[in-house]
Amino acid sequence: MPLLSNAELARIFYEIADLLEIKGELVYKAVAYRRVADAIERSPVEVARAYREHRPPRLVGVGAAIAEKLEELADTGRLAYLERLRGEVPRTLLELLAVPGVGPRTVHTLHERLGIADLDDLRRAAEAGALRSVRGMTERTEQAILAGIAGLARMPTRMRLGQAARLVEKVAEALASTPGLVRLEAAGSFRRRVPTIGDIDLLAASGDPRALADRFVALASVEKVLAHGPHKSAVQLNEGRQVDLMIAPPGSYGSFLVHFTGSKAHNVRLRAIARERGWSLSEHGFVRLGPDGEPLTGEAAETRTFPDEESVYGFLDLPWIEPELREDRGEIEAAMAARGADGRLPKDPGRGALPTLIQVADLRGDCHVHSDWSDGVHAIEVMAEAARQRGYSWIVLTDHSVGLGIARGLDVERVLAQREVLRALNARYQREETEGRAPEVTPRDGFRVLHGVELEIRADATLDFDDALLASFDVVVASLHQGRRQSARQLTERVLAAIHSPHVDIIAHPSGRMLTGRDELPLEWEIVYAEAARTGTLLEINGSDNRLDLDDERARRARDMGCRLVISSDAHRIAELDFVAYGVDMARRGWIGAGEVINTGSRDELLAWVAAKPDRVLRRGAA
DNA sequence: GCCGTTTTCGGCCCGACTGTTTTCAGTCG
Repeated sequence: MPLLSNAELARIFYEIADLLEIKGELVYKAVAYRRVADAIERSPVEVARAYREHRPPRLVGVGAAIAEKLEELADTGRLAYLERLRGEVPRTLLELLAVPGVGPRTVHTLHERLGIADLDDLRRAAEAGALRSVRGMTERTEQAILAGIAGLARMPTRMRLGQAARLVEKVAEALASTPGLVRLEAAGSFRRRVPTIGDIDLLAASGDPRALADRFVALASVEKVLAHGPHKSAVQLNEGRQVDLMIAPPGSYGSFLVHFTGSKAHNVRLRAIARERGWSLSEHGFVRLGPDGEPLTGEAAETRTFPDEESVYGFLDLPWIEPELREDRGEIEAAMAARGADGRLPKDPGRGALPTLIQVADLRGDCHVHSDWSDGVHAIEVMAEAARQRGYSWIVLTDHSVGLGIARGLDVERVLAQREVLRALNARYQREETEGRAPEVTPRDGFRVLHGVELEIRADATLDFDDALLASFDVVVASLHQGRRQSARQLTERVLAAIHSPHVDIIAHPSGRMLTGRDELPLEWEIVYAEAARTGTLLEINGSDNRLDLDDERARRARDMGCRLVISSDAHRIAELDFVAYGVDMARRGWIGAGEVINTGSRDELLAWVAAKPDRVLRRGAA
């Protein structure tokens, strides 16, 4: 019986929650199941395996009833309770929840009253004007539902970070000159740098909210106005994306920003802390609660508002928490560690157990860059010059090896020819540095292009070049593009073959995922991390906004297992050198500091690390 | 369904917007 993954378990509990809600059960029952689904999804342990081995982890929200269900799922992969629910509530009803404006209560009513069981039924009923027979529904409701169903078909998938960034910039620019505007920025999952973004949440502070909201809904790119109020408006742009605009008074901007940055799980924790201390927290700030747990009114009423986030966290005796960490993955506990023995934040508070996160400015080079020698767009000198202008101390040129024919991979002769080009280029850099003609940003140790390769790990687990040639590169980056359909065992063996080579220094985009529709490879991750850590093989956080691989959680786990990481752009053109910023985003979401990433060090440090690999591999036998 | 320096019941995070409800429920984030 194959083991269910945490993601699969979470899906099951989310489905139970939806089914219960449609059934009309107590909403808190559904809430309880969703909370557990959340907890499982973010759990670092394999929940099903742990249950099967009779050492269930402590998960918040799991009581006797749900523990029993987890046991059943772990042992049999099935759940009688879910199957019974599915029998009572047609599964196709769940699809109706995707229609905007249709929630569980509406689905319940439509099913009870009109026998509507799927999207087709709903469309036919709306077209026939049958919905208005239900209390609370009119012809307008029918039109809205039809429009919603039509919209589902051309619903765009989630945005990549890069797409979201362009959209934010566009809207912000169009609103920038609005009278009264004090401040405007993106909050939500975009600010937390989640790999993919559903819709954009903008937060503004303005002296004239009405004017700002009016301007927002009248933007040329707006197709449809979804909501239009003085505090909150929402639009759908013509490319299908939704943008929400919240408008805060400047004096309470801090709590608004916390609230709309989320995550929801993080906010729930903050509100619980506030409540323990006798305050209710919302986007508007803190409201004093009476002994009955209700806000005090009249004379006794008391509120606290803050213009910045630091003060909001400070009021709860917490240091400010970076947006990237706000996922309730331990950041609250880490922040609480900054409190003194009296439970208060000291005068000059430290960061508690919060990590000092890496920043883009910490990077001193890029270990994964292509040129027009393989599938890149720009010439070597052009890529190199762009990198030099960024103030880097090096790039590693990593054109593909011959096995990746589709990318015009280099054979031995072209590798050697390319090396001559680099020799001449580096000689030129050295002359310029000696003569003081190098760009001002050039670091003290100068700028060099190191010779590397993106080495194909072949389908039969052999490497594309022989050891002698591999040994002649400064840095070898190995990756796997072909034979993706093999079993987890085979794929893992191929990655391990690269890790165990004394010449392979970096595993690039280890999971092989593409956010635009290519799933992760099913690797045996714990083994990969352990062997990478033992041999000192670096694991890449690929910053291409379509890859983001390793992602935040894998990077964190790898680091915890002792791996060192490298953040690379995988640039195929000069503009893509900026992709490292998204890689840094993933690292920050993974609680990673500059010291755990090799390309924050000097060129010498990188080369020394690489040179030591054969020893580390050899030590294997001795261990 | 879960949980308890508000523990075995009665809560469960909080508020804006919409539509049609003449006082509020449903949806959404």
